[in-house]
Amino acid sequence: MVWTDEKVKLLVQYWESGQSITQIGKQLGMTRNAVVGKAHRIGLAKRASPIMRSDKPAQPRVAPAHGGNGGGHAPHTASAGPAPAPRPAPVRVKDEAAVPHAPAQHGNQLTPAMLAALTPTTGPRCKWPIGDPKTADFDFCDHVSLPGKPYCASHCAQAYTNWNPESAVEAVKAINAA
DNA sequence: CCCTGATTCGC
DNA sequence: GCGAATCAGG
Repeated sequence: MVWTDEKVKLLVQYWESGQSITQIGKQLGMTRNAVVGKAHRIGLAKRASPIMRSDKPAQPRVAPAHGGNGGGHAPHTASAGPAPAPRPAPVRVKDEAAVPHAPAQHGNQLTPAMLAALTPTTGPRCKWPIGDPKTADFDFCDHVSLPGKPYCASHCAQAYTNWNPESAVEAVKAINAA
C-alpha cells in the first residue's frame, strides 16, 4: 500500500469523523488492519478500545512455512497453557472520557475577510467528505475550493492543522498577480 | 458468530 | 514502514 499524502489526510479525516476502522478501510480500498496499523503508526488518537491488553504474552506468529512443517494448527481460541504465570494485575488505565469528535480547532482562526480574499468565485468544489460515502446521505462540502487545494478554506483549516490562512492569502495574491 | 479496535511481528 | 495474523472485549 502506498500511503500518499492524500490517503493519509483522508484517513485522518475519516478517523476523526468517528467512522469505524472497517468503514475507513473500505472507503480507502484497504483492509481495516492496514488502516489501524497506519493510524497507530502515525500516532492518531486511540479510540475507545473494547479490549484492554493486560499483558504481552508474545504470541507465536504464523509459521513462515519454510521447509516442511508437519502440521500444526492454531485454534481460534488457543489457551490453557501449562504455565500459570502470576500477574501483578497490570491494569492499564483507561481515562480518556470522551468525545472522539471535536476537531482540534486551534491557532488557525479564519476570519471572514480572509475567507473572502481566499475564495475564488469559480473553480473546483471542496472535496471534504460529509457523511458516509457508501450511503445515500453522503455529500461533499461542495464549496468552491481554494486554488491548488482540494478543500474550501474552512476545510483546509480542518484538514491541515497547521494551516495558516494568512499565508494562503499571500499565495492567492501571488496567483492573482500572475 | 457477528462486530469492534489494538498489538505484534514477519516481511 | 507496512499490514496480516492475532488478541480480546461486547
